[in-house]
Amino acid sequence: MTNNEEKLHKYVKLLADKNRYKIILSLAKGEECVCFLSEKLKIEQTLLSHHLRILREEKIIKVRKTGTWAYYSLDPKMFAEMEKIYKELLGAKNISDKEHSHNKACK
Amino acid sequence: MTNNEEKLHKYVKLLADKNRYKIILSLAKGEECVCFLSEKLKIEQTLLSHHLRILREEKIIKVRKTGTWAYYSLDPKMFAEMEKIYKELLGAKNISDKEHSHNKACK
DNA sequence: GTATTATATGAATATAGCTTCATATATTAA
DNA sequence: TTAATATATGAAGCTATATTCATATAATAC
Repeated sequence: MTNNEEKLHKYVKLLADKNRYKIILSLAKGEECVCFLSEKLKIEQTLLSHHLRILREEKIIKVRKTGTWAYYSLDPKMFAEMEKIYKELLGAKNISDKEHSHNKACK
Repeated sequence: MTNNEEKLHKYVKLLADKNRYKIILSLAKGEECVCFLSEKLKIEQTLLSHHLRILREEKIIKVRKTGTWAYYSLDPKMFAEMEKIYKELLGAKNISDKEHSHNKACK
């Protein structure tokens, strides 16, 4: 696998969890406070916190703190990278049109 | 979650497994025979077969059989769908530029 | 018919990682 | 200082699902 393929897979794995997927979808609409996210997505505070940490450590989201509140938002760098990588995977032109023959014998 | 969001998540979950991810990347280059895939990706036949079934049942790949051989390839319908859905998620314009205030009190 | 090869599948096992629980930290208010 | 609130985190438990094992099917060759 190429580096890009590995990176994309890292993102894919992060999004595979339903709660993290919902978190990302929600943050895609804008920055949100943890307590509000928890209420909106119906995810227990402690569980949400675990998932936010995972996403934060992978640099997919970032946090801004004021007082006891924490405001999370998507890290914009992520988009440039995903866009680039997405093209490598799906942008491969005419994938479905290729014709292939069985040119390697099995045994 | 919207229908599209649910569908995209289904794909994401399927790609989260490393072996399935490699299978898809490989088939993206063209149709391939099971025995060749198994050798190339270093996945045991029986395990590969399980994953191929999962992808097949989700209509992400399709199979063409001649004799005892089975040739798998990506199902072109998948692309139209993923492309459409991808735009819904990441195509949302200027996501990272939005500014949001903490307009809902926590308690 | 039997043997061989390619692939598929059900059931059992293993394991990654999600979730919960208990608790810690850190800020603000009184 | 103590109390209350928001968030974070380590460890234990649990669950989903990936993997393995044994076996089945189906086509071809002999």
